[in-house]
Amino acid sequence: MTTITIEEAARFIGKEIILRGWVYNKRSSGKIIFLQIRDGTGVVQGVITQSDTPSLFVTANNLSREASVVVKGTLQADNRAPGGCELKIEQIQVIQQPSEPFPIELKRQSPGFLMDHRHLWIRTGRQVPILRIRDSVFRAVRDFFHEQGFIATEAPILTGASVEGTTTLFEVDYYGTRAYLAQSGQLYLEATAMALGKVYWIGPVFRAEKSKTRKHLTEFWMAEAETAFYDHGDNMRLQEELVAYIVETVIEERKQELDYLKRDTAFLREQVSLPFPRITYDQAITILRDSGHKISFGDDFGAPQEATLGDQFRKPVFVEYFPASMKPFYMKHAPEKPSRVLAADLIAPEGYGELIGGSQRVDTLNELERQLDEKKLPREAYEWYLDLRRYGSVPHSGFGIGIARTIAWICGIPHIREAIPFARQVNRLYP
RNA sequence: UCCUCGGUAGCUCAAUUGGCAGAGCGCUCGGCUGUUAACCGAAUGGUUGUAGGUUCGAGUCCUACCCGGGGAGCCA
Repeated sequence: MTTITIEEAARFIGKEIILRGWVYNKRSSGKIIFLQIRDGTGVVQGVITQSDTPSLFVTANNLSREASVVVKGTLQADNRAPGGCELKIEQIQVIQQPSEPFPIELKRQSPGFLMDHRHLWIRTGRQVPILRIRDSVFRAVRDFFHEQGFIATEAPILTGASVEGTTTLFEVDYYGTRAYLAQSGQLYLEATAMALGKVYWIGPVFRAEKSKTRKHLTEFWMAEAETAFYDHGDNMRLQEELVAYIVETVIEERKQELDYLKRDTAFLREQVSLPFPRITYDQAITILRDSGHKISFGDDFGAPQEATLGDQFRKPVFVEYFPASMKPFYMKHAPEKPSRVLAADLIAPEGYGELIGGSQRVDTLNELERQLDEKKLPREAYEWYLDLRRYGSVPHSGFGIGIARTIAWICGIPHIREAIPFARQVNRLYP
């Protein structure tokens, strides 16, 4: 007898099999009981009638939601069952019967309550499909970079200096001196790119911003890439290919999950047809003003502005050539227009915000020193980074993509907290 | 940090002008042989976020604080 997972069930119709999982729900009608069994790969309906197996009927009747069970039975096609297939249960081994009612109900509950019970919430409803899509996104990122000849590497989480200033860093005690949780792996990736050529990493980064929005986490996972000899244009091409690859992979691997989430895959696919539109910061300002936004030159885009840009193009859109004053020190200024940087943000459609921030990096010592001074950053802390410009510096570019935002967009879910197993937010550190 | 809405049973919410604190769901019990968040019946369930104040009387009005939702700013 074969032990199978629920996602394999269709291939075992007519066969006797074993399933290991949890009771997702129980419905009964007199002398017949329907057990919805879940196992992480899906949910299948089991059926038990009193007349066939009286003692089994008693066992099943006593089970409550989330009881862990091993069930043996025969799979049969049945249009009356959700999914068109059900398990005629012949034997149940109860691993554990919950001592208390399962707190997560199948009806609507408030976000605060659900987040307090996140460790249990993830078992239910759309949480499982979302987390399975998350798995595909991570794998797609790794496959893409591997296929493109990139080397996976790592950046430290504990750092002594910040990338973009010190206001948004989590501080930790490091043997009596101050250390910070990394808000980006970028600077270290630049060093690694000078060693290996094309590198990427996927890792957690930390921002101590007090943002309380549907797009922010204080700890989130970012995939960052850094490529030697890539210019700004190469960089954007790499980014759009990555995004398209991720979406195509999810559509291919997680059709069922997207269907569960009622996400229109044709629409998604349309959104990632290449190339993505590119507009300059100046053009974006014009578009936004024409749409009635009050925005001054030099302002960054807020959520409403990003939503407008998303609506305008109905695709991810690159906004490039930002004023240098509003961007960090490591971005290379455009040779033809030094007040602008060779940087681009990729704005997601449907109001999901900025997916990617990327730029060509400063590659000469003089320019880098000047920009550190301009941003009033201490050179000493960046000596090792300056070294990269002293020893065989080359043009290079890189970017970082927020994984959870990408997942939220692909899934079409309203809030980023569901796009990560355990969200860390400004007022949430538990569970 | 700011704006805004909210906090009443385990959950989701009612409660008229300040006048007996209620319903649905869940759990428990009973009924029902094809349920689809099953349904029907019964029972259970309360320090109304905390502290103070006004009042004959406060879930309701006032003050402070705590907690949560949504948003802004900042960001990916």
